[in-house]
Amino acid sequence: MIFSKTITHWYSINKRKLPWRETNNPYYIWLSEIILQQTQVIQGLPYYEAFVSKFPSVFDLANANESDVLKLWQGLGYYSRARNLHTSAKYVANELNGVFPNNYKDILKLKGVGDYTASAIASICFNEVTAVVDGNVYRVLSRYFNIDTPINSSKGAKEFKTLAQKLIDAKQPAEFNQAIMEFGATQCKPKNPDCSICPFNASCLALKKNKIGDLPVKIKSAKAKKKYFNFLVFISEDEKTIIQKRKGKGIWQNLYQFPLIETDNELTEKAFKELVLHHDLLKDNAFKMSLYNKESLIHKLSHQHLHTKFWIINIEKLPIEGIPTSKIREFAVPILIGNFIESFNF
DNA sequence: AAGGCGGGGTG
DNA sequence: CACCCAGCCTT
Repeated sequence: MIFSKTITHWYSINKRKLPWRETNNPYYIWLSEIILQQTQVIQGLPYYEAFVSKFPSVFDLANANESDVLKLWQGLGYYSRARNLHTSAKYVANELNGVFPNNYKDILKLKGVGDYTASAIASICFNEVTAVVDGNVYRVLSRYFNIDTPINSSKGAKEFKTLAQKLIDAKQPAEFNQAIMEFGATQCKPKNPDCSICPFNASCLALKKNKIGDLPVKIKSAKAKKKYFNFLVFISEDEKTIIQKRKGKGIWQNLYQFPLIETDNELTEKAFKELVLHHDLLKDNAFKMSLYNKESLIHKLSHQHLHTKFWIINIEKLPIEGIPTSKIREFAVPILIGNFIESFNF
């Protein structure tokens, strides 16, 4: 009880003014929660504004094409969020007549909504007493109670959810949930929090035991793998280029890219030119090829490091159907491609 | 339980 | 360089 009183009081004084805090409309809250998954507020904010502006209702989102949704999501990453968002919008609009589900259990059925997001929406929009556990909550609770169970283990997930559920203020679940997350984001920060001004500095066990820097405990993930990407940037005499939609399971599903040749290691310019002679798009045609970036561009994802080269291929006529280079900005592309397009100035 | 999935920011 | 972010899904 003391914990919830302290944290909600802290929140009443220190909360940031954010657009999704001005509404209880579940469509907007859902939108904000999906955008903010694994994403800092400062990064997600402009995307939230853009989505609200372009898709003011769940019907607008449901009626859009996936390509338009992905285009608006471009640059935010974790694109399955956008695809699932669209799928769920169609479900709410068409199967539920536009009425958003109003309880944890039913909200959880939406694609792309897990325990955290269902709890957030159910509490914020419908006052359901269900505790959120996100990265902030893990940090705050592990420190305050000096718990060293790894947060990314199934044991940790259960343990922290149970604890949060015990602490939540049943009279104001929405305030409590938002308070503990905001507290974790701006006061109980990952690195070098200023505990001298913390309202819990007399009761926090990690502070007492000098373990702030050691908590929360997280099982380390594997190091990123290196990959070697070569993009073929065709330019024909009638100013067209080739882009292709990524299929399959990997990164950037359903986004567009230039034709890609992936190699097992970094090839010399000479070796790559040899290799490319046998490529389907080039083998029967005359062309001139030059390397755009002499040094590989290293695009870092959390699980892959992409060593990337862009090869400019001047050719009289495209070997397959292409698009005018002037239209290329209409397609959703990974930011790696987007940055090239801006730099190359098509 | 473990791994895949983005991009930006901090220390 | 490692680590983090209003996590979720698949295997």
